[in-house]
Amino acid sequence: MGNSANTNKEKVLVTSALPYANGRIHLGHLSGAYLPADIYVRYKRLNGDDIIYICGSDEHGVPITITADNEKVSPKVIIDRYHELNRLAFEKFGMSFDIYSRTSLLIHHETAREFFKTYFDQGLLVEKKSLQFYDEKVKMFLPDRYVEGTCPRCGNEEARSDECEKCGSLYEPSELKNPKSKISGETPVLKETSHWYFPLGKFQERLEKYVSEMSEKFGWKENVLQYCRGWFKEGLKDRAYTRDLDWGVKVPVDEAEGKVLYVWFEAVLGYISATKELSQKRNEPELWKKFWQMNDTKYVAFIGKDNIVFHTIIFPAMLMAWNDIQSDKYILPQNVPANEFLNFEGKKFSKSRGWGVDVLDFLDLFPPDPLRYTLAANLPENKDTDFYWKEFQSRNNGELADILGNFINRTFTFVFKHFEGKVPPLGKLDKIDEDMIKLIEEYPVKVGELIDRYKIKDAVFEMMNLARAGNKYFNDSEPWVTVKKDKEKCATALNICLNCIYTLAELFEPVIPFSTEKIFKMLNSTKCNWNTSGRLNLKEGHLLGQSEILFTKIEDKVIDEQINKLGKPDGDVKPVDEEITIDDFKKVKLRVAVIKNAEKVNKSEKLLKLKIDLGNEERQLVAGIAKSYEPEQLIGKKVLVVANLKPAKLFGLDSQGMVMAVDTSEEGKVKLIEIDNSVSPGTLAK
RNA sequence: GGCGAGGUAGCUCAGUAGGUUAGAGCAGUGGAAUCAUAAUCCACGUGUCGGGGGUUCGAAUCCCUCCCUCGCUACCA
Repeated sequence: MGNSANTNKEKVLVTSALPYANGRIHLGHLSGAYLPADIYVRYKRLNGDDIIYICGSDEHGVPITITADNEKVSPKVIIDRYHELNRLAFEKFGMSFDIYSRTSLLIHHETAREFFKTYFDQGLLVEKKSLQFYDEKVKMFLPDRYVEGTCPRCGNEEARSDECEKCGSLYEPSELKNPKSKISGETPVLKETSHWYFPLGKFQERLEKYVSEMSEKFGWKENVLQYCRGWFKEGLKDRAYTRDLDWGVKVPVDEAEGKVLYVWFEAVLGYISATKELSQKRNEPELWKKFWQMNDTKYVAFIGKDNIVFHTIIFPAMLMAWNDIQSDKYILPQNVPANEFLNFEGKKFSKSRGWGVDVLDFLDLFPPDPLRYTLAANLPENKDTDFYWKEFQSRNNGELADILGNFINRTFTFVFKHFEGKVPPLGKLDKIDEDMIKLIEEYPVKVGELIDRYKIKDAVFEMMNLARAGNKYFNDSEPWVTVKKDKEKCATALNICLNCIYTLAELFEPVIPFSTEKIFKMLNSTKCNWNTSGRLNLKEGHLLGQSEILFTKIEDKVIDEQINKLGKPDGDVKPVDEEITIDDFKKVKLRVAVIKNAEKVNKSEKLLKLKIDLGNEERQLVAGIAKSYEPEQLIGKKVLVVANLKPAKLFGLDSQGMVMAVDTSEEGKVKLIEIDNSVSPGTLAK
């Protein structure tokens, strides 16, 4: 019954996905990989386990260089900015990382190169030479999906550089006709390059065994297994380990000038290098090995669902490959409790659409604990869930303030009024008292088991249930009656209530640490080992501290204000638009057209086939507006059309031009630019 | 169109080794109480468990089929 101290301590290594230093983190990130991990870690610490919690910024890869180019600064500026912002956001939110490192540090580059070199020297990596398109304007090799042209087999004009998805044929980039860079629009040139590939396929059998064994032993989540099965079913293929790019970890081979390690084969190693950094900081050189290279370590990797393949397949494969060759062997993740996604008021987070809220902005408005509690009570453990402002308000007001806060407040007020702020003596116990004492004692066990099984949502629900039980016990004991008739009985009830609060403080510490710290202070006490927290630890006569209101209510108008802000992109996301000259603009011929006819394009979700009248000619045009308009409502509308756009084929249909439309706050939906009825078709816009 | 997930009370959801009257929180209605941040506690649900078909003595839970929603993906010139 949880009355023995923790005798078999676990050695636990916990990591949370490294956030990408190319933007601010928002509430969805917290729900996916950070808050559940923090709750788990804080619980484990209270439980007396030997645990470290590792995280840091992922600072390489193409998107960061693109942001840097757009702002005309170096990538270093970008990563420094977001590393610092996200570190601060985590700190304010109460994340208890043992270290928040970053992959731009030398120790990480060295670690990543060491892995590559090990594979390379053993001949594990497969070198493949190929001709790749190179964009001379932006001076970079173009990934396949950034090039398009005409398929040499079927004539499809939107083929990628190495395959055509229309006819399914594969070919060499040199065969592609009329290649265009999707980045600059220029015609790229072919340049020979070579890359090393990691032979994932060789590891498939062992990976499948690894996943099924771990899952069987440690109960992996169903959603994680589903993703793995999908990848295994498709068959694992060789994956390029290097990229032609100058931002990242340089490939440690002479002939690899201008190449870096592909960020996904390098970022996951950030967990290891961050632990090495922690080792240095603590001046315990063996610390990282104790966690990473001794097989009594339980390694748990918290991530969001988009990251599953990297943590259940690629990272384990890399570690296996290392272990095959080296004498110091790494342990593999024992569990990867990936969460699904948190949406925001019914739709997914989108910074550009102003949908959602980032962590720093949120914490400027509200304290961290109500957010931690609301997110924790609604984690996307089994499926996507939503953050609703109204729910946030109701969890804060109805649960934290009314149930938990008020229970604590009514107890303290009573004890100060009638017992001089000291823990009253425990007298003769009636059945109701014995039942309550027993109930309190059961909670740490029950909640602990749930957290151990990563059922954090359920654990949080149980925590609040103890507060509910506290209120019920208070009501049923009627101390406001017994204080006059039977002071001993009254004292007993308050003693038990105070001890219930002590247990609540311990149970809630992983979820709302800022508030529980206050509760411990009010109790003039400190946290204890988890397993002893359900007992009657506060003794008769113990002097209590100053009491305070823990959670203030949030007014409707504060919440309404936030709801009203939704869908309005905030001012600080200004895309930096490239300047053009008036002559550039004059190349574009925008003309007014009347829509004569509109019909759906077969088998397409977004496309409509339009017949338009440009005054002196009729044209067919294919537009991606099917999600926004029904064909019937379009007929007769006067719209603006790019008249001199090079014709294209879409779904086999000719499209001569493009209708102008603007984005809306609703994803995938647009609004046509409509022209006043008095303007005649064919009129040029300027 | 391809792949994946999901459709259970007004709302948010739990519930699969198939089995007595299908659950919780919130909201709503009624009541008790007054120590407390007008906070608490108790009582109250005629829900086609998305539709249809099937397997079974018995299905929300297994199979088939259809409908709808969401995500990724293709198409958005």
